[in-house]
Amino acid sequence: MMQKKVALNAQPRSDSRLNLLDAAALRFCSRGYDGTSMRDIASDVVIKAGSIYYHFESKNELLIAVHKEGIWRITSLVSTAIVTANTPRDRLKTVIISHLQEILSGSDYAQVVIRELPRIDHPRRRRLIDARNEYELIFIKLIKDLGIRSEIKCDQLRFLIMGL
Amino acid sequence: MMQKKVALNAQPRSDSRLNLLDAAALRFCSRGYDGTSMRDIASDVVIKAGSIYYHFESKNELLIAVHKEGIWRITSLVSTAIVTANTPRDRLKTVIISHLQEILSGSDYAQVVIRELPRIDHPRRRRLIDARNEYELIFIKLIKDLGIRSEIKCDQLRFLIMGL
DNA sequence: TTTTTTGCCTAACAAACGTTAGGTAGAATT
DNA sequence: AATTCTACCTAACGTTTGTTAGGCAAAAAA
Repeated sequence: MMQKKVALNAQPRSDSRLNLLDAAALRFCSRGYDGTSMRDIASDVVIKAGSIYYHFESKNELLIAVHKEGIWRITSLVSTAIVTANTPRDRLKTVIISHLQEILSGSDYAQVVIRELPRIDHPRRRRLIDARNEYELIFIKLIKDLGIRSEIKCDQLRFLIMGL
Repeated sequence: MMQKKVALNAQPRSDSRLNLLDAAALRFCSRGYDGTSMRDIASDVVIKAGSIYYHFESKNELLIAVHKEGIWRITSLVSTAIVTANTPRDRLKTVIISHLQEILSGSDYAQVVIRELPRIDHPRRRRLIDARNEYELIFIKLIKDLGIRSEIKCDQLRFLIMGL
């Protein structure tokens, strides 16, 4: 029950988990985490609130899943953009552009990632910080490839990019 | 009861209404409107939740009061800054500076004004839009004094300033 | 065909929520 | 001295909240 015995052929028989994620992202984005009830999300995908717990073990875990999905999306977007450029400089440029595009596009997932961090309870927060750090690693590497000597300037540049 | 028979010498015998406003602003700012309970705010000023209703008739009205106070603060701040400059250009400059200073200072009131608008229920929202429009009037006048011919550019300039 | 698993439902739970009615000690007013 | 007003309290109300236990039909696996 709940825990999937994931073999190599693991495939969800329905896409309702993803629908739930979408609905949650939309609601968290427009009404906020605290302003959204499980019954709200459930009714959006036309199920009852209790049924959500078949897919996610708590409301907080649902928020975390949305957050993870958000980071995964921007990561894969940036990762595919990175191969279209050749020089280190162009790579950083295209990556920054696609990074900003996703954030400013108004994607529900991206908005949740940006704005709902404090609503996640402390114990579980670490995992998300880790996911974010992994994303930042892409930028760290790209900046290093730029060949700037000063280490301080590298950090400043990264903070500048992220700070948007 | 509740409604004060305000004569000309109206003076609150205690400052607990303002303390409530401060506490509410702080909590709304850090935890959000929906993430804050009346009991939270009450315990901050060391009273019981029910007692809040002596000063404010609902939670939503409390948010509105915080919002109004926020607009009043930035208005008076900008209004006192306006007289220190002489030319229209300098006036606009100093006003923009003090406007940004208040917003970026991280004042709880300013943050609430910016971020918690959607949490106010529609009927009462109009009043706040009015208060905001009155504040914007300051900028409209200042921009007009600048003597720019194109009306479109004036609006663009105002939107740019506000959009920070 | 029998058994197991999937994906949902119903119905309830305790806790937390905004809000109200009624009371009360002390200060201010008359 | 008697009255009124202020600024709170207690104790509850009805609702909404996140969450759980148990059940059940249809699909998949055996």
